Amino acid sequence: MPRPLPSPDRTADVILDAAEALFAERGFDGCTVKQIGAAARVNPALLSYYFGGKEGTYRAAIRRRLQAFAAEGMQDMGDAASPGEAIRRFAEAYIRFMLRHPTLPKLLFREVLDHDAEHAVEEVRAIASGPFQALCDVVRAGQARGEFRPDVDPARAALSILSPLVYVLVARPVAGILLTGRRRGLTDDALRGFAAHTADFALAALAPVRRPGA
Amino acid sequence: MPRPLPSPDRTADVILDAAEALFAERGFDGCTVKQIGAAARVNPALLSYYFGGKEGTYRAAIRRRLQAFAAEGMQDMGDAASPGEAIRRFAEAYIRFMLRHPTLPKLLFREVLDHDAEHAVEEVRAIASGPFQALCDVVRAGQARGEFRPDVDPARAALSILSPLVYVLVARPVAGILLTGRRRGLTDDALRGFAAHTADFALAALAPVRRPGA
DNA sequence: GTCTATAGGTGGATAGAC
DNA sequence: GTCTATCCACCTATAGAC
Repeated sequence: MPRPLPSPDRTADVILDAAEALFAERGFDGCTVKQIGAAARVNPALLSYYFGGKEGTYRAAIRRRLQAFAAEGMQDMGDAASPGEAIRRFAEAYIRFMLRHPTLPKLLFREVLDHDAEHAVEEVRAIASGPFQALCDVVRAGQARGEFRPDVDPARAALSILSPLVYVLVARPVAGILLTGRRRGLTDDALRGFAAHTADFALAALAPVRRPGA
Repeated sequence: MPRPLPSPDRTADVILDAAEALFAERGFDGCTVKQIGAAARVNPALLSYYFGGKEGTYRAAIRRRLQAFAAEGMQDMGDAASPGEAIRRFAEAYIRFMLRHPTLPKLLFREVLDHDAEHAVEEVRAIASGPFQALCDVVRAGQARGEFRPDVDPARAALSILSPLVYVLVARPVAGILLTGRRRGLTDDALRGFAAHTADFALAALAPVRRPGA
């Protein structure tokens, strides 16, 4: 009987789990080490022991999750038959990953709002030069192949794909009101549906202008 | 010589100006009444006197700005010759208003993140049923006229137009990195340029599919 | 590694003088 | 209307027992 406890039996991980959830939901200044300790069912003093304090815990939490994203996040985007297919897969994979790591969107967005992402500049750069760059390259490839119209800046196009996805994840309740008129938040399925729409919308926008005779 | 002081000589307004800026930049929990008082060059105790406390000041600040948006925000969108033209004007007018009221994007977005917009439900509803609804109607009108493809949900299309604009305003430094690769934030002109792209992108996406023979 | 106790500081609000 | 002084609650971090 080696391990009586469930999967994350390491105290540090339990703390990070609780911290991540609270930081994402209330922000760094909006929650206290006591609340984090209580949520983790752990003595609040352990935040100092393991991470050197509240801010160290924050950094550790955000880095852990962002590294997971950089590592496994967008890997199933690679083997697409066409640029169009790759864009569809990107939107799908992005939403899928965020639904599996539901704290990340708010956690990351708050970091951008509160500190211009200074606590995680490396990781944000890794994302910018990783998945986002990959998306730009997909657009460029489509343009080179003649499948996408050439007069659209690839970075702008990529941001036109990414930003709606970020918006619905981060402002989920408001997006729900805007999309459905109802007060209920968006279901996971509605989110996936919107991701599919976003890909379709972008592909239609990128479709080459067909001349009558061509 | 009735008034030696500049335009907003009323103390309450001066307080709201400072509060708005600080709440937008650091969030409700990220700044103190003392900081607000110092920024307004006013005694911090006056926040309680005028607004009943920190939270009352917050509500007053957010309401004041949102009402300005509801009132004057999108008024120059009305007289457009075509739905396409109306969409272009919407994107332009939205960015123009936000550049004139630079605290509003972050202020509003933080309210959504922190409290699901519960402190300003009425105002958010007013925006949802005002400018956003107007944008949906424009898409619908274009579809009725046969100028836009009919198989796109108007609300989704509207959100595909609105969310990139929100994103670049709220995450300006990161959007700058993604769009230019450089560390500098986006200039106002770059912001307006992206708004034009957003309108173009949406219009291309909404263009009816041309059949060879039609 | 985990706990208790506490130090040291700062938060928002208010009573009461002016 | 504005200011000073102050109260109390609560926060983070740490010293030291276990």
